[in-house]
Amino acid sequence: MSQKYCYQYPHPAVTTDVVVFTLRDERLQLLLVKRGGEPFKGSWALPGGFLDIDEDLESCAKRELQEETGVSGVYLEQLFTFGKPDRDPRERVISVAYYALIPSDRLELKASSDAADADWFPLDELPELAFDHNQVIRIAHERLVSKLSYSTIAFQFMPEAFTLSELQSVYEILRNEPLDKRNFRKWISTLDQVEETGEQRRTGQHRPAKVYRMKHPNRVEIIR
Amino acid sequence: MSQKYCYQYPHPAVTTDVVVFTLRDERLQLLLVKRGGEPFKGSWALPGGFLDIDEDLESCAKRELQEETGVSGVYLEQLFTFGKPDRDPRERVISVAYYALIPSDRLELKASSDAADADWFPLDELPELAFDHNQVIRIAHERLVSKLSYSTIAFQFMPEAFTLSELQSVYEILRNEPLDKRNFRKWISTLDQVEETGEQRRTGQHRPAKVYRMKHPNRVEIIR
DNA sequence: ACAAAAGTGTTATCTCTACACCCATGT
DNA sequence: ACATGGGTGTAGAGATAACACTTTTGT
Repeated sequence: MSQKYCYQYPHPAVTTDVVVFTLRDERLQLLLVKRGGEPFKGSWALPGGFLDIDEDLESCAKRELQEETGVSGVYLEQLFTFGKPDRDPRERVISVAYYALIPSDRLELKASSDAADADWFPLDELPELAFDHNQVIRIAHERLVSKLSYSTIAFQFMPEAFTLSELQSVYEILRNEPLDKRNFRKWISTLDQVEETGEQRRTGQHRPAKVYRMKHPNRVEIIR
Repeated sequence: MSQKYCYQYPHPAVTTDVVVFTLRDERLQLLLVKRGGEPFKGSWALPGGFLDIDEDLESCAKRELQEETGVSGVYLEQLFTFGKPDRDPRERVISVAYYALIPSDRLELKASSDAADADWFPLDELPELAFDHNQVIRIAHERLVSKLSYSTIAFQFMPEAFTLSELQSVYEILRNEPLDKRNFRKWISTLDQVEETGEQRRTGQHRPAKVYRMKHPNRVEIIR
C-alpha cells in the first residue's frame, strides 16, 4: 500500500458528518448508518466520510447525504467542527459536522449504499454510537431547537403541500408541547410564508382542510 | 527540505484563524497582523496559523491569540469552518475560524510576536485582507451582532469593574444607536447579571457613578 | 344524527417604549 | 452657583396568551 501523498508537516484528515433529521411516526428521528469497517465496525454512526482534496466542504456533506440516502436539495447547514486529537483511533481527524432536515415524504432510503445498513432512529432511542457522534447529535439538536424560535426552519420538514394542522403538529412534536390552534394560525399568518394552493384535503369523517404551500420553499427566514 | 509525513490519500492542511474584537476609541475594532511571508506577503490578515497535530482546535486558536496579543482567558467561540478548495494558493487549507472578545482594558499588543506587525483597525476602515478574511470578518460581525440580542456576550467587552453608563455606551456602539437610559437600566436589572461592588467612580464635575461587576464574569448567558 | 377535525375573534395580561426631573460632585 | 453626567418612575401602546363555539364532512 503506497503512501504517496507527502508533506513537510503532519496533516490531519478531514471528514464531514451529517446529522439528518426528519419527522416520522410523530417523532423526531435521525438517520444512522452501520459501520462496515474498523474502527467501530458494526456500530451505528452518522453518515459521513472523507473530504476529497478538491471538493468544497458543503459539497462533501451533500455528496455523503446523496450517497447514503439518495436525497438531494434539502436544507443543509454547517453545525460545528470537531477536532479532539483522539476522536478517531486511526489518525488525527477533523470532522466538519453539518445538519440536514428532510421532509417527511422523502425518507425512503436508497437500498444499496456505501453503508451496508442505514436506518431511522427516534432521537430518544439512539443506540451506542461510534466516535463522538453522541456529542455531535446533542449539539445539532440544540441548534435545531433554538433555530425553531427565530427562523422558519421547521418548514423544511414539510412536504410541498400541507395543511395548517399538519404544520402545527410539526411544531408540537419539535417543541414537545401542545399549542393553541387559533394563536398558532395567527402567528403563521403574520409570518407571511405560506399561501393557499386552492386545493382541499378530505381525510376522515370531518370537514376538509385547506391545503397550503410555502411561498419560498428553499428559504429559511429569520423571524422576529 | 524533507517531505516525511506521508499518507495514502491527500490530506488538506488545517489552520485556525481568530477574529479578535474589541472596543477602542468608541469604535468596534479588530486585530490584524501583517503577513511576513508568502502568500499575500505584506498584506494584513487575521491572526492564525497551522494546527499542531496533537493540538485541540480551540487550543490552537487560544495559542495563536496568546502568541499575537499576549492575551488569554478571554471569550472565544468557534465561528465557522472555511474550506473552499482555492482559498489558499499553496495547498488545500481548511480554516476553522474563531472569534474572540477582548475587554477594552487589556488591549496592549505584545511587542515582539510571530507577526512582525500587529494593529487594531476599526471595522469600517479595514485594509485589503489576505485570503478570504474579509468574508470571515463579515460572518463574525454578523454573529456578534445577532448574539447581542439574545445573550450577554457584550459584557465580555467590559473590564472587571464598570459603571452602567459605560455598559450602555458599549451597547450603543455595537448597535449604533442611542438607548434610553432608564429603559436600559431596567433591562440590565432584569438580567440579574451584575452587582454593585460598593465602590464609586468619581470622574469629572458631576455625581459619582456606582461601580458594578459581573456576577459570572466568564459566562455568556442566553437571555430572553 | 353524530363523531371528528377544521376553522374562526375577543378580552385580559404582560412587555416594551416613550418621556423629564432631581442629585451629587468639581470647579 | 453652575455645569456635568448619575440616577430614578409612570403611563400608553403593542404583543402575547387564554379561551369556546360553529362548520363541514363521512359514516
